Amino acid sequence: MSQRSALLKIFHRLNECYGQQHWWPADSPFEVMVGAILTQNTSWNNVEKAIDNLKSANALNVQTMLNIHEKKLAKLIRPSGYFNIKSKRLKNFVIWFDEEGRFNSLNKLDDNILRERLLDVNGIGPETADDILLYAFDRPIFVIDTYTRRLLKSMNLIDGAEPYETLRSLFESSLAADVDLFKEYHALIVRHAKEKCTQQDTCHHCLVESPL
DNA sequence: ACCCAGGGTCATA
DNA sequence: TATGACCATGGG
Repeated sequence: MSQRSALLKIFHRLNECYGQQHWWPADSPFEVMVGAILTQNTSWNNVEKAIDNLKSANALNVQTMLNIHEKKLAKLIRPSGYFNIKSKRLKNFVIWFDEEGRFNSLNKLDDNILRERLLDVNGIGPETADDILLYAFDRPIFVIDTYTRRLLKSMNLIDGAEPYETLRSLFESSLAADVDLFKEYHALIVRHAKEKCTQQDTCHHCLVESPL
């Protein structure tokens, strides 16, 4: 079976099993961007606590995050772990975001240019950039995370050591450049990794480890 | 007491 | 380019 049809079948099975995922869990594009940085190598449960702290302090907006002291910001995001380095990364990002003219100006850039600009920000690597591109800027960029790599590996679709860009182009060349599809697919992969199918053995759809 | 979690940077060879 | 050290909390 071609990789293309395998990726399509995996999506349909996950979708039938779990349904719509309503991703990214956030109230605004800016919250998506902040969450994308905070969740680096960190469970979402901890990120939620940090975001709650930011909201309670009325700090989840560009202007406040520009003005707030790095030390104070670190204190607010403490539950998300790596709080000192993430405080710097948030500051780096927000300063860049503001200088570039925020959403309206950045949104005029082509997908690949915007991606390169994001990657130039210290603290933003490929996955964080792609989270932001897909879920905050609605660009058809596929997000690769450890769950995605693990899933493809478990189904023998990849060797496992492929570079990030190789896996991204695998998805992007196999699927239509559909933002909603990309959003849903990545969300389903995460859902599948974190939660066993509620339908247990009666569900044959989500058993993606079984032959396609 | 351990292990891991929706990564990324930097120093070193 | 490739590997290792480092960042740090909270839940299982």
